[in-house]
Amino acid sequence: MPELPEVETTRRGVAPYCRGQVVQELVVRESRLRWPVPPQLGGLIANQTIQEVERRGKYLLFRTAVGSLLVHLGMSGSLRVVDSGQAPGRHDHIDVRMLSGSCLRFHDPRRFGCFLWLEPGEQHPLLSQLGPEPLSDAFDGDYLYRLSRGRSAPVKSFIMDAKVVVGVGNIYANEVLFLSGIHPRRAAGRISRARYTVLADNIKQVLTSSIEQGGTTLRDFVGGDGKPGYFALRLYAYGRGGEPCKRCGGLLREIRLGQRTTVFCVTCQR
DNA sequence: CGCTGACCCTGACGGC
DNA sequence: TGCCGTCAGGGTCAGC
Repeated sequence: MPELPEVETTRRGVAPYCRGQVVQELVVRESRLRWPVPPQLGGLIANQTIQEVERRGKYLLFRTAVGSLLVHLGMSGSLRVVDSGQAPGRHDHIDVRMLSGSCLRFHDPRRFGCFLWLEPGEQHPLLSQLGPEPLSDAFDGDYLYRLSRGRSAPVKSFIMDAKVVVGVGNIYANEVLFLSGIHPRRAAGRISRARYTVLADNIKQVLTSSIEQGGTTLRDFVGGDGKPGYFALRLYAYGRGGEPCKRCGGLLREIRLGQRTTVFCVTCQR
């Protein structure tokens, strides 16, 4: 489920139940995630106080004095807060039980997510390669323009590359390219600075409004099913292959780009 | 170095 | 009803 707004919404939803709380124990029912959950993880985090819940790209960091729990939700993962007494269901792989009686429960049918440990000051290879946050000042049209020179990969693959910028997943890549009038297969290196400025602005705008809308569904993370669901994002392209373009009425085309379904309007996107 | 495709895994869904 | 292929919002990695 997670695109960046979902991850940020998750962070905001669980943080009040984690911040300042002491971890009683980690219960790992299934350790076979994207990478095996380190056997020593429980011992490392037990009795530690979670000082803060941070986000870097689509990674969540639960910071303690002796290191950080690094969590990724993969494709199907979710975190929610439940009472420690509540029985786990299918695919509820990990519990972070707090002394307070609250429990952070990790659910992930496809097991593409991960639970790892980060020593203080350690530069984890998963994080050190990441590009700028899309909502930061470091990310703008000039940045995209400069980085893309000489690149022949499709612009959609380019903006979905976490080394370029974090947090632009398949849904938002489709939407943002539609809004910007850019053909998803256009070579990244052959797009003007002006068009990259439009694209970067659209990325910021769409992600920002999705995060804002996520805030209104926060209660779903606590005690509920842990699914934020789709935000009330008005979809122009994603999932609309074969349907009429909301701008010109022509039929949207669907192709596959880097194993990802890609939808666009041949008329409005060049 | 940049790019492409295989792969990780389960579940839902459509066609037969 | 079952079986089969395809697809799903993540990312890494090998090989060219």
